[in-house]
Amino acid sequence: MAITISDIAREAGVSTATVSRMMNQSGYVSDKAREKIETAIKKLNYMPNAAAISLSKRVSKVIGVMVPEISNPFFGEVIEGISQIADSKGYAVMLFDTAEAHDREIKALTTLKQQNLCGLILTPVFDDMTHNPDFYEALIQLKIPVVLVDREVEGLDVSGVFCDNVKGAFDLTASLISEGHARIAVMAGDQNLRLGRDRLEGYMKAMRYFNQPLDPSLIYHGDFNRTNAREKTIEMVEGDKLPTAILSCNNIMTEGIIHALSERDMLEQVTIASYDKLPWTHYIGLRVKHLERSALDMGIKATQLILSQCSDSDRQWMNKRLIVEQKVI
Amino acid sequence: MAITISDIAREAGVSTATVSRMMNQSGYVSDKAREKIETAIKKLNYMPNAAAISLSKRVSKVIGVMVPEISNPFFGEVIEGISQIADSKGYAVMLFDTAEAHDREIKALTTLKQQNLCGLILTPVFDDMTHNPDFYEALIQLKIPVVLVDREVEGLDVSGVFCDNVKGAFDLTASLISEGHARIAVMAGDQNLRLGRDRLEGYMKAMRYFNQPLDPSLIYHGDFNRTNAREKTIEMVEGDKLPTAILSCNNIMTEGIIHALSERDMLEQVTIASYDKLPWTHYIGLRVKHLERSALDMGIKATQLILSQCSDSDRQWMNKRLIVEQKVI
DNA sequence: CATGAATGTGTAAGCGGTTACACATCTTGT
DNA sequence: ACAAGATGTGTAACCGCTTACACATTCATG
Repeated sequence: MAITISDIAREAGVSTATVSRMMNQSGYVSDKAREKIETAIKKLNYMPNAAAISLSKRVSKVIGVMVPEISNPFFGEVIEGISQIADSKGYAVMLFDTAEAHDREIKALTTLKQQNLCGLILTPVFDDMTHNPDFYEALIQLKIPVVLVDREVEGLDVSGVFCDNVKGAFDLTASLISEGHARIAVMAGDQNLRLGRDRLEGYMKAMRYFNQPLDPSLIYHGDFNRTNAREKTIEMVEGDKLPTAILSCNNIMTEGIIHALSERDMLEQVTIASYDKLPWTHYIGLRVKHLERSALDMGIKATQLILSQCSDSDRQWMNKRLIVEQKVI
Repeated sequence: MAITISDIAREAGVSTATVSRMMNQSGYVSDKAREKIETAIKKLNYMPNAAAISLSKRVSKVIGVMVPEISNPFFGEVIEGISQIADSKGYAVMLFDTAEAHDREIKALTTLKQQNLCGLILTPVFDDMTHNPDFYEALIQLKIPVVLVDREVEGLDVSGVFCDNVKGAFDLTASLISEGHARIAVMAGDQNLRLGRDRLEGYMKAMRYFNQPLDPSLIYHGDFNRTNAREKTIEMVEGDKLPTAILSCNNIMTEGIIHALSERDMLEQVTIASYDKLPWTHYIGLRVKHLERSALDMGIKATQLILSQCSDSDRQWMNKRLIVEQKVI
């Protein structure tokens, strides 16, 4: 059916080995042979069969990407970055959406395993290895390069692209304090996740650092969930002491907060600071202080990391923790 | 290294052929053999190698997905739907983001070609075959099942999941008219795309149907682009006659329109009707009339279509045009 | 000018599955 | 009791490519 390497070999009057060597730039190939093969490839429009290559080399030029939620614009952007780089290097991207469900995550891993992927870019559902041991055991068993994005996993010695969550939350809080806010509440994220804890810690650290009273009643748990954040915000505004500002630990919760405040017509009375941007707030001139970082860039960096590890046949790479820039805007 | 079918055969005391037959439920396998093989598989935790299967069967359980913009939430949702179904049926998803660039599209196709994908879910950059003939020729050459999503391609005889764009725009416009709007402007999309033309047609059809004056100066071309839509809206409000309502032909442009109106503090004075929802408007209580359809559902349906075609070895399927429901909200 | 290294190429054995074919053993119906 | 089909299994070729190995040239060097 399709054109194979033998067709090219026949057409060029050489052996398949020579064609293969030329395709892989391995071994010696004379200029004469090279030229004849190139002509044959052009003429027959030859495309190597990825499955055959994968089978004999035992790696493919496909990178796996596993994210907990594609519909979250943050991950959309990450994937865009991944896709850009992967494309340009001739790698394909195999996507797994785990929908924040760890059972889907482990299932995806088995599918993934059968595909001889050269590497995996991963944002896990749980960043705690003891919380999802089967998954992490299987992951390690895979023995392929892994690069984490956004969620760091303690004890898993792989590369990753993260941001400094403590610092980010600290900066946001500090920025609020510097504006003279007296009561700053925090809508904390899922405390099972490291970044959830870190961001809360950043808040507390800033409060302490600037000698602000640390009132436990100012800490709300939105669990990175929009509806949840909305409900907690309603509690907040119905309480006796309204905060003058709220630090929201991610963009999704910020939407919930805005929703709640808008309903009560209190948007003007409370300043919002959000981890991660919410582009639409800009369109309606709603000023939301936020921490900006480039998800696109995180995707790009993650892909560069994984590709450098994939091409390092000796598996001698250094695991790198890349920390991306972020700034309060 | 990894466990192969021969290991299982040895462990179970049968031949590889029997193991293979059992894995594929093809041919006869006795209960005794079946049982022994199952035990061996469990014991050794065998996972078939996808590349080997793909090589010998010449198809893989991987479906390709090619979208023009992952960061567009519409496609995020489509992909979520695709991923759900694919996952549950044991198919993997290979993603290609063409970034609305037809050169990336054609490049993706060659990558895709080498992967023996069993099918392709596609939203092309150009829906006009004469506009991008190389791409379409290569696509047809692939001879794999294709399902279009959202953008119909005239002359390409494949299945697809679409919506009735004329009707959608008609209904939105009709809804505005029924509210008594006297001057209804339209922010039209890219007229090179069928759905861009169709939506504009729907607008005009409604205007005519309800005997509204069809003023050409009420037609603006935003080309499905946010910035563009914003600029055109500014022109619009700076003109002498302000429309009382605007029909926006997609959600991205709606954001541009809202941006422009908000800047001028004119959000209250103009009613907006948008093709596709904008979830965030709800959070701030901004009433935007919109046409709702389920991108998730479109993804699900597309995947079901493609999978039914993939498993139909005779290639005897009927091409189906599925039209999804949509309603004005 | 002999000789070892560098260069260039082909043969054939895998990689891990599938499957046509041959061959055996049971069931049936008559 | 026997032919014919149903059932069950193994052998080995093949899918398209890589690569170890053997073998042939050519080149540089003392």
